Amino acid sequence: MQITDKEQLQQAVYEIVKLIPQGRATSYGAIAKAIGFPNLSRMVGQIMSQCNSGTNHIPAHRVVNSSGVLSAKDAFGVSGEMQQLLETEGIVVINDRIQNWKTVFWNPLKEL
DNA sequence: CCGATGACAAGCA
DNA sequence: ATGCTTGCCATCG
Repeated sequence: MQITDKEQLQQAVYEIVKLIPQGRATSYGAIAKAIGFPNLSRMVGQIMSQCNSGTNHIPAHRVVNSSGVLSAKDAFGVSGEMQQLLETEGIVVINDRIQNWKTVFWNPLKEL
């Protein structure tokens, strides 16, 4: 299926994010690449921000930038909720940075 | 309409 | 390794 409308893109992103297994995390670029638009990594972030404010069950805390940094913690609540969620799932987070990122990283292309 | 900004990423110095 | 520049697209002033 080809994605031409932003709603389709949003849907595709949700699909991928919802498929992220617990205890793992992925990057915006990986998701964008998985849906066929590696250059839309930025849009993924935009979509995620909307997802937080709306009605959804998207584990956005499992989505970080390519460096494994919790650049989105700001959108979750000012109490480091995102980090807590990740640590609860077994992901080690120190100073807003995922440890063993290479190991924790979940590649949708490889898994799918 | 134009310019600046933003949950990003890759390339280069 | 750190920091700047470019690409990409949507939203805001």
